[in-house]
Amino acid sequence: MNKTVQRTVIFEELHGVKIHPTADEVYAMARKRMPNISIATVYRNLETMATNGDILRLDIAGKRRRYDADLSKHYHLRCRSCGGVSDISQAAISQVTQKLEKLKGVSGIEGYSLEFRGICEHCQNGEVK
Amino acid sequence: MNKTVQRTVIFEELHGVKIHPTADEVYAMARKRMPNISIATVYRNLETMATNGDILRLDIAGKRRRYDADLSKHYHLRCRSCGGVSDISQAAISQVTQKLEKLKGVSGIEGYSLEFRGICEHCQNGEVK
DNA sequence: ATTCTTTTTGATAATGATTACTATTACTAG
DNA sequence: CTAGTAATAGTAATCATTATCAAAAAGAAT
Repeated sequence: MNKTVQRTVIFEELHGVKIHPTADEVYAMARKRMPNISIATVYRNLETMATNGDILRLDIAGKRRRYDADLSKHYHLRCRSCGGVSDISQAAISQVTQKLEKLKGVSGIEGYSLEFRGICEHCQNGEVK
Repeated sequence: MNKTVQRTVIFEELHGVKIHPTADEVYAMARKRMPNISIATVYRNLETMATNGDILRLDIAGKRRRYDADLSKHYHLRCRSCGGVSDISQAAISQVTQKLEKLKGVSGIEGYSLEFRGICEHCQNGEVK
């Protein structure tokens, strides 16, 4: 993994924002400092960094993949209006998860999705789908 | 909303499975009964049915959209191996959400994502992104 | 049932996001 | 400095989904 100007720019730009940008948004930010960086370079490096554990690839609903420079465990709020993703504090989440039923009453919160990842019985038994 | 053979087939096939298929998978199932149904018809009808509230459009991580004929409130497990999505009972979820920290110990569960939807402060203040 | 109007279909083109490819350029050992 | 490897820009290809549109099917009215 060589050090290149492009990689540094991408990494720094991702660290510079509190939102969780898509590759496209990182591309737009990087372009300001490096006008002819390629969109392919941005996609490629975000994926590599995520695989190396240097940044987080947010596996979240929506058709555009998002990345996060904050590696600590935290949760997200997706805005119905702008489509952006922002953080929810761990403290807030704890309260909320203890009373999921009352969620709808929380200001601004309209819904949530909870998805678990693992191996289903089917696959555990070695059956071919 | 007229009644057509295609619509009936799509609806019935979706009801016939416990998995939560993608449009592609519904297409494959429908084809067995109606060899020259168009993939566009499947996409179109799944979307229409979801909008009408006849089926659920699962807004879930992953690049392929999934649909569910079970309208009751429930949660999902995505399999790392086959990529499929299966159900998790409400009872199980209740226990789990009460002790999220112990999650990793549960057999087969390797991770989860929790996403809230609503309007962020930014948009609530009418700021343009 | 026949005609008229509207909806739906099948086939395919278009789109948007992401990934693959490739010739060229930049790093890094030695 | 030079050979060898890795990374880049530019662009083509792919994948999932959506849009388009002429032809076929449904429903309504006669």
